Amino acid sequence: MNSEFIIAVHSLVLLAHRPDGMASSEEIASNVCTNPVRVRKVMSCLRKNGFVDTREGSGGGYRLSQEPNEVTLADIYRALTAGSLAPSWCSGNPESDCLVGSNMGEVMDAVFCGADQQLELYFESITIGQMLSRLTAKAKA
Amino acid sequence: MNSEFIIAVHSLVLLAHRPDGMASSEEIASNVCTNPVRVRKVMSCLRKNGFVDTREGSGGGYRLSQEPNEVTLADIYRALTAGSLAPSWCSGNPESDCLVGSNMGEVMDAVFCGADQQLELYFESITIGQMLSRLTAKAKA
DNA sequence: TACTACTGTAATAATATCAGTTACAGTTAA
DNA sequence: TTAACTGTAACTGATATTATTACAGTAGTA
Repeated sequence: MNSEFIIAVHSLVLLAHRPDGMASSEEIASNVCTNPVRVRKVMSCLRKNGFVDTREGSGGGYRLSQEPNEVTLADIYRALTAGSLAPSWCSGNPESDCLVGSNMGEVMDAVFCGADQQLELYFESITIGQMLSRLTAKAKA
Repeated sequence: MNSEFIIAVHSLVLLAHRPDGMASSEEIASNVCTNPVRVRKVMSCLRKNGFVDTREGSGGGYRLSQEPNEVTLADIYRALTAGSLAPSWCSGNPESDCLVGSNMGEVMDAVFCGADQQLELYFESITIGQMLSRLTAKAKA
């Protein structure tokens, strides 16, 4: 799993938590514990997918452009991590004259594709708003 | 996802496909397209978990010790890959005085733990025997 | 017994991936 | 015009992954 997914989710939750709904890459980076450039790269992608609005220039930053309860982790997953389950490493060799060796690559791909869908289904059930609720619940405990 | 999982599945399917149910690390490695040492390491783990029997010495190798239709990918996943979904990278910082930054690590862990279970559930539905069926189906097509 | 063909495992090297940093152009508010 | 931002590219360093080498232990067989 890509850690950019984590950064994206964390960033959106942080924006949802802010009273004014805004934060700069530096503020986000310090909260997430990474560097601003990495945050900007992720946010840039989120902007292209319509999850946030960007304001460049002084006093700028990022702002949620959707309701926290309408954005699911699956949306984020699809936007920047989908298909990452299967390792780049590939088993077997299509040229092989063995039934197993020659077809395992494709069959394994199909297995991972299914796994990815399963994962997406799970992420579908969690929204940014819920993440925020879980955080406050945790903080109270 | 760990590529050892792929090697393990591929190896077991290959064993299931062999008429005599046996193969050496070198034979498996050539079929999988990797090197024998890697295969031996994975198989060693599968042996410790009761999936295969080993015979050392001349003429030795590996043999399935369970019915192909009774071994699921989830069994293999649990044995050598479970919990690999969450990236080692961790978001936030427990020392932070922000609600979000201080608790995100834990909440995210819980999310990934759930994702892992979901994945396991999916793998539960696929057996080594089914993998072999898929391969033969693919070969016919 | 000696030889050959295996497994088991550690250590190392080569390579690929990931994360952090620096640099700088473009944008906007004051 | 300056200061505070985003957007990107390029580079560096760290970490993880895969392959290789080496060798001890085991078992079948001549």
